[in-house]
Amino acid sequence: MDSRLLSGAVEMLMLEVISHGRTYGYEISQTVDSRSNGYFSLKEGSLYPALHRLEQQKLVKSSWHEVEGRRRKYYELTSAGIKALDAKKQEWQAFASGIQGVLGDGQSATVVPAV
Amino acid sequence: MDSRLLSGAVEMLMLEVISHGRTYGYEISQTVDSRSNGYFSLKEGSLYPALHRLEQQKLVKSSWHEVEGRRRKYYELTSAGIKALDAKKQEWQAFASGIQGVLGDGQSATVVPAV
DNA sequence: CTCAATACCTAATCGAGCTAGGTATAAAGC
DNA sequence: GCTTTATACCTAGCTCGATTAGGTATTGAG
Repeated sequence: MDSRLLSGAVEMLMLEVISHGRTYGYEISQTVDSRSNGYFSLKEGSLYPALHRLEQQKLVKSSWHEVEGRRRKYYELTSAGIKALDAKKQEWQAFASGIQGVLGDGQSATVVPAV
Repeated sequence: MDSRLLSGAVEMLMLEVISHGRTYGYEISQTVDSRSNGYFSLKEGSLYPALHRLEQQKLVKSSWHEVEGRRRKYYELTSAGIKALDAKKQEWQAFASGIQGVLGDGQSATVVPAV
């Protein structure tokens, strides 16, 4: 799929997944992948920098934990993160219906008659 | 609005507008603007380079015309452009339902992949 | 002992939207 | 006449973020 489309929604998706409970980068990418039936794939080069941006914006906070011999950086939403997720979801709805509005009354593509 | 969201859909929107009939850059931006109730605004710095990309990909073709003392570069879809628009619309539908799937109930999304 | 999966990270590249300029004509206001 | 606004096109440079393609380290399976 066109990564350009996804790029506007990556942070919303990540916040959404984190909102379901404390989780970590690798699991987030697996979750997004499986919940979209493999349609979305968050590459590591997008995922980790995005997590760092979210943390810098104080929308998430992190803590290292050792589980089953693996060090993981767990993330959870801050209260600002909860609000931001809500705002992003609303923005997404507005955006999606805006697109439908432009696509909407248009039928399928047709050939343009000559001038 | 977040231009990042829009960035994946710019070319689809432009192709869609052009599919309604021969038109030109300035009018395309006005149309997108008005059809989305001002929600989307295609800046000139995005619009014109995008038109040139579409033309280079042979999805549109252009011709200069003088109308009411104004020179305009009119665009229309090629047959490849018609197909591309159709594909982009399907991809958009798949993408949007994929997002809904992740946002929605947390169950797997039913995504119809674009051909 | 090697390979795959798990789990994190980042430097370099690249694509595309935005800013902020430019040119030019027509119409409306003063 | 002169200026401003709208129309109509263009592009160089900036910036942001996704991808590519590497790196480190541990665990478990073959």
